[in-house]
Amino acid sequence: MSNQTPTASELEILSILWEKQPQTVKEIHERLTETKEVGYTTTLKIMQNMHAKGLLSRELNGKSHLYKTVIKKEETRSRLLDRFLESAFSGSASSLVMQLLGNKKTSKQELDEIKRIIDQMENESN
Amino acid sequence: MSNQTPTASELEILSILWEKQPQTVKEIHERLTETKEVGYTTTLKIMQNMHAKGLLSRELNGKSHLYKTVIKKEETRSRLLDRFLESAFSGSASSLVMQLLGNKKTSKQELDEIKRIIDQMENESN
DNA sequence: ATTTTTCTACGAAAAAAATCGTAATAAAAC
DNA sequence: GTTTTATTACGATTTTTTTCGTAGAAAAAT
Repeated sequence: MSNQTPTASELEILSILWEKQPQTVKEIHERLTETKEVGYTTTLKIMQNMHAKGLLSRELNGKSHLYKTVIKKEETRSRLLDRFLESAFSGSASSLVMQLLGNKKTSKQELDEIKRIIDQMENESN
Repeated sequence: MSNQTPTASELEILSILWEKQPQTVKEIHERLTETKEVGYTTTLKIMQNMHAKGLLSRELNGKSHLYKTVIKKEETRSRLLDRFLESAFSGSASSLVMQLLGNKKTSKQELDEIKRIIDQMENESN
């Protein structure tokens, strides 16, 4: 199917793969352990599950498998964002943006970038 | 503690309460069943759990309880947004906004509102 | 050619969340 | 004063996700 929303752990793995594809379980696992402790077989199992669910495709490469994402980053993000917008902000995009911009963690650089995007969209739609 | 992030079901209940407080389990349950099927005791149990976790406070009102949120809407949203931004957009606020604005579901009205917010922020910081 | 390492597969356990049934009780309705 | 209704509490079950141990097999190292 592949049109399901990934869980938090699955999303971590997808994010690593979107940066670079394909990768082995070992490589993914090494990336994961940079930020948290997790057993190798745990990573393996989650990736096998993802494969079974159709979230990842894989290809035999010698003894090991090379994994790739099936769903595109933008598509997944869009779906996750829709869901999040609905559940956490009752569907109000402007509330979300307001919260985002009001947040101290949004840097000046990010703000400028966002303004640039808005300007660009204004020009496109005119 | 109350400084935990609510689960999806808990968030639904919080959202209903943020609109109007306090409310009884019955009222919340009626609102929930407008959009999905769920047993009364399920709603009750989740709200009891939330009370135990410190997400909700309650007060006896005759035979039933009146529930209120302990955490503020903005605070919760901010926390959820931080987490979501990190996990789904690798912390890039501008990517999130771009995705949001590119999304067909964001209405013209929302877009205008967002532009207004940005303008406002520009003026504030000058 | 053994030993060690690298991988996979499988299954099971643990944890977290959601769901619901049943029993108890108090209030309300009759 | 019984019956019905509303509500809670509690415990159990189910579902989903995460986690890991163990066994087996291929490859690499010795």
